[in-house]
Amino acid sequence: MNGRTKISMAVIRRLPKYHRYLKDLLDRDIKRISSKELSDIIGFTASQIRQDLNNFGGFGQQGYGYNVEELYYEIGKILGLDKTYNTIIVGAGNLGQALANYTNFDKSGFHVKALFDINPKVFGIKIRDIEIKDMDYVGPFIKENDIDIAILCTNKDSAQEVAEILVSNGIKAIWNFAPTDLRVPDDVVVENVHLVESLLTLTYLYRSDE
Amino acid sequence: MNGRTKISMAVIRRLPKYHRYLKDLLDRDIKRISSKELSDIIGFTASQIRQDLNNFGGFGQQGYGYNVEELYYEIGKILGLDKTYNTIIVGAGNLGQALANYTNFDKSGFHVKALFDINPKVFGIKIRDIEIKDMDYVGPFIKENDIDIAILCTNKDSAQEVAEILVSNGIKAIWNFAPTDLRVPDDVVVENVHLVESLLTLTYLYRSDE
DNA sequence: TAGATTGTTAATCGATTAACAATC
DNA sequence: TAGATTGTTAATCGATTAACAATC
Repeated sequence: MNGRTKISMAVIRRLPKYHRYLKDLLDRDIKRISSKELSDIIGFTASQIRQDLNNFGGFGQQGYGYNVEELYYEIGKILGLDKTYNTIIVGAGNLGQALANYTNFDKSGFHVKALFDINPKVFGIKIRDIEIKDMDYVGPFIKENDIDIAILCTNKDSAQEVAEILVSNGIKAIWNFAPTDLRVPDDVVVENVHLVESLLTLTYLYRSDE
Repeated sequence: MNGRTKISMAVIRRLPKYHRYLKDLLDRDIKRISSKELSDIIGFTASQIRQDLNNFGGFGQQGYGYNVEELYYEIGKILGLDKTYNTIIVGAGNLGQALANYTNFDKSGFHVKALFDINPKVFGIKIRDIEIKDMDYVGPFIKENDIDIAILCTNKDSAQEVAEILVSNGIKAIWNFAPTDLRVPDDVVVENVHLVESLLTLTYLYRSDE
């Protein structure tokens, strides 16, 4: 819980998009931007932008707008990008391995320390220096390596059981790619990437467009 | 546009979740379910469930509830699962290859017909029988193979350009994994999977929980 | 100072929940 | 028939948009 009033999920989910667009502006050497100008490129209303940002404090200046660099940095901080995160990937199948290979996350401060699996055949295999280890030893590894986030890439059937093992070993944040909804204690946060749901949304829109 | 009144995105995004839970019920041989019982397992209110389903017609029966098999089938139909889809993956990097390997989609009727890339070194490589081809020939391939959906897995910088090539070759549905918002004509539907945004949502929740 | 644009309150809109008559 | 539960209307809640005073 942060000290201020509760921020709605609608706002929270817009924050990364602000962050991404501000990075673009920064790369294009734009120093300041008004809510109106930002509205034109990001597609939210100027009013919504001001409301959103004001949930976190007065980043703007009347008559001037927002300082791009400052706002980018502040939103990054709100999103937790002022620190780095140690992560493990649990489930070293195609998706798990692909995510291990995805160096983009590394750049943002997310370090994959190991992959874990239950299949002895893959133990010891390395994905760009990241070793696949035996799930039996995940507990000590989490503690010794200060793991913040577990990236869950198992199949649907083992996801809940694996999540419980992770939680019992102190994991408080799970990025869940398994197509199921996890039951976890209140102090554990879960963010789902439900690919099938996303794909079915696409087909719905595609079909109803015809 | 479908003939009925416009369905809100909030409802549409819940449909795949109904579909998933109904599949579970079906696998557990449960024949019927009331909105109250479904509420207990899916987490939406019974009222919302009835409202949602009634957007598409009266699938239930007073005093009885809903027939699980029928409802599962009907929602599948609404989501477009009564037909199969030919897809291509554009961008044969880690993510593109992982998705090509992901046989789950195949089972639901999504067939990956080819991968495309611009790097000649990977032309001809096969991911479980699916060949990586030269992006230069994507146009004829789309037409000859009746491709419905393009899965966009390029990097951020080429995503817009590639999307335009796809659209000019008749693609009307793009599942976008590139971390950018595509500009496409009105008759083209895009569904984004913005992994970084999802991860930053997780870190926000994780940090504000401490 | 005048102009621009924020921060913030008020109004509107849309989505969720509650209630209950209809009906199986 | 009585009980259960839907379909649907009305009430509430929350999120978005509009408006404008504050102020840089």
